[in-house]
Amino acid sequence: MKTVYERADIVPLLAEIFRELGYEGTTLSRITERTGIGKGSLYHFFPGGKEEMAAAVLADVDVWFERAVYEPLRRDDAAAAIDAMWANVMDYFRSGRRICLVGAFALDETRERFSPAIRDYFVRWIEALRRALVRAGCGEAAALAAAEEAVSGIQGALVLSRALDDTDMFRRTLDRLAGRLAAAQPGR
Amino acid sequence: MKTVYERADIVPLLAEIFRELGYEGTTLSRITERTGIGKGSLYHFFPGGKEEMAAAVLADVDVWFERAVYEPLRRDDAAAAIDAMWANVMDYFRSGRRICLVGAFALDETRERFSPAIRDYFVRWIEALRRALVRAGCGEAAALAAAEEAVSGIQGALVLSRALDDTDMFRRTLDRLAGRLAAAQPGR
DNA sequence: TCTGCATTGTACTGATCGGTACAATTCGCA
DNA sequence: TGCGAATTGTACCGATCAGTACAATGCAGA
Repeated sequence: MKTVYERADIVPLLAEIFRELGYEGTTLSRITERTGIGKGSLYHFFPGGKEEMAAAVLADVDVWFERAVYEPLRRDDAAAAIDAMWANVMDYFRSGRRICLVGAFALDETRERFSPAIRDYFVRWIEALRRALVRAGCGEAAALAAAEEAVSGIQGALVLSRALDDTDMFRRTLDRLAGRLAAAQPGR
Repeated sequence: MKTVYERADIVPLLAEIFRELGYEGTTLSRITERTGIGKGSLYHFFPGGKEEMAAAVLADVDVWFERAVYEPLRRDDAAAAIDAMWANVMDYFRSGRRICLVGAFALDETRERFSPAIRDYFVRWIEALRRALVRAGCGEAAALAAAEEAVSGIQGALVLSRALDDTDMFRRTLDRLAGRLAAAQPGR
C-alpha cells in the first residue's frame, strides 16, 4: 500500500502538529506517527527538512491571514471588515482551543529562525487594522494604539484561555476587545 | 577543579534557559554548556531529571510572584499595591525582553505536564488583583473583567513585543493597561 | 588530622534525533 | 499498454538525547 500526497495537503497537517508540539517538540517520527506520512515523502516535498516544513507552514498561515483579514481590512468598508476580522479570528483560533503558531514561535529561540516572517505577520496585521481605523474616522495616534491593543490582546487571550482551559474567557476577552475597537471609531 | 553548587543557586539559572529555549528545546547538554554544571550535579539535585528541573523552576517563579505581587495585592493598600505590581512586572520581564515561562508553557503540549501549576499561577494572580480592585471600590463584575484584562494584556504584550523586538511597545502597552486599571478604580 | 557523607566529573547505555540513499512503486501521459 | 518522472517505504548514518553508574573529589564535624 502506498498513499500519494500533495504538498498542499501536507502543510495544514504539519501546521496542527507544530501548533500542538512547538518547533522543538515536533519530530519527524511524531509527524509520521500522527499523519502516516513517511520520511521519504516529507523530504521529497521539503528537502530542507524540519526548518523548511515550518517555513512552509508560516507561509501558509500568512496567506490565510492576508486573504481573510488583512486584504478586507485594506479594501472593504472599515467597520464591516473589522467586524469580519473578529468573527474570523474567533473561528480560526477555535475559541482559544487553537493557538497562534506565530505567537508561539516568537516566545522561544525559534524566533531567531523565522524572525522576519514573525515580525511581518504582526506588522502587517497592525498596519492594516490601523489604516482601517483611520478610514473609519479614528485619529492617527489613537488608531495605532487601538490596533496594537487589539492584536496584542488577542495573543494574550490565547495564552490565558489555554492556561485556564477556558474557552469562555477567550470569547469574553475578544468581545471586550471588539467593544474597545468599536469605541475608537467615531459614530458607532 | 570542582565547583560546588547549591540547589537554590541552580534553579534561577535553569529558569533562564527554559525561558529562552522552551521545555523541549532545553537539553541537558545545553544546560551544561551554558552553566558549566554537569550531569552528576543536575541528577543529584533533581533525580527526576528535566521534568523535576522545570517543576522546580515553576515553583520558584510562583514563590516570587506570591511574595512580590499576590501578597501585597491582598494585604496592602489596593492602589499602592497595584502601582507596585506594574513596576514589578515591568522589571521582572525586563521591558519585554524576558518572557513569562508559565505563559510559554501554556501554549504547547508542555501544558499537559504542568497544568495545575500553570492554571494556579494565573488564577491566583487574577483573583488577588480582582479583590484588590473590589477593595478599591470597583464593582464585582467590573473588577473581574479588569483583572482578567490586565493579566491577559501582559501576556499579549510579551508575545507581541518579542515578535516585533520592540521594548517600547511593551512599555506603551503596560502603560495603557495600567491606565485602564486606574480608570476602573473610583476616585483615581 | 581523620572519617564519613555530600557532591561532582566521566564514561557509559539504549533510544531517538534529523537527515541520506536508493530501490520499489505508482502516476501522468503518450 | 508502456515509458519516464514523481512519489514513497525502508534501511541506514553519525550525532545527540535523557538517564545511570560509580569512582574521585571536597567538605564538615570529630
